[in-house]
Amino acid sequence: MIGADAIRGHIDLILLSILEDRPSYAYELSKTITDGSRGEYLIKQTTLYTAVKRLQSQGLLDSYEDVSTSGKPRTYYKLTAAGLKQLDVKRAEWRSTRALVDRFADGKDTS
Amino acid sequence: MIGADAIRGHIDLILLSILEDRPSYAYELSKTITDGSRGEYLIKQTTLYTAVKRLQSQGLLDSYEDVSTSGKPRTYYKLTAAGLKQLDVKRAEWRSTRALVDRFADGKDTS
DNA sequence: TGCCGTACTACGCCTGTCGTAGTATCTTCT
DNA sequence: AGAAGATACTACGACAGGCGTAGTACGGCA
Repeated sequence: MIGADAIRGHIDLILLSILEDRPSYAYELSKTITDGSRGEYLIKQTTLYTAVKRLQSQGLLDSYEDVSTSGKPRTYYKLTAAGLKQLDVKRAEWRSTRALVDRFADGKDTS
Repeated sequence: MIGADAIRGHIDLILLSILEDRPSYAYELSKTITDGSRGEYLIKQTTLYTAVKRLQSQGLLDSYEDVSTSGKPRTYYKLTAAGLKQLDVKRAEWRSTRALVDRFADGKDTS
């Protein structure tokens, strides 16, 4: 099971990555993540909505309403140019973090 | 550069891993981490002292004073049996987290 | 009519990291 | 002897992100 602290700071990367492929909406995003984690991580609605709004407020995401489907109109989110750029930054940071943790977690020396 | 949020939740794993090899004290631990990160992550003293105390209060670390060295006596920390067990748990969680983030960050499908 | 799934919002708690700052001891250099 | 620097540690509060809990609202379907 993946805890909140373990995933913290990487959710933005996950969201940005998913949205790189295609626009999506909050509910679908949560399902995508839950499905993709094979039951090891269940993202909370609050966490997700907070995250997308944060990303949007940072100019990394654009949103638009989809009125074509029946039911309540969905708010779709898509990457902005800045979001794409930030995705690169986040990916680089992830690689660094992964390398650092791996270096110690494996019990290897730093030499 | 590795930010606080990126490393959050993995510091325990790093500390436990280092202490698996041999006992150490806070100041040395911070240097070990800083050196091992190749300048990409500088752990703050407060963060470190808070972390070791938390781990100790959870029974994962034991501490003892070293009076043999000159200077202020150092508080050494060593893994307990519970700490070793927790290290396994943390390692497993790290592998899960890494797999999850990689799965999305690489833009790969979940199939 | 009532339940289920979808879509979203509000409020406040908790934890962990960090910023800042201070204390104290010992070594080394001059 | 005095000062600087490395070592060793503590205290206090700020802040952000994830989470728990709860509630609203709409459509479809039986």
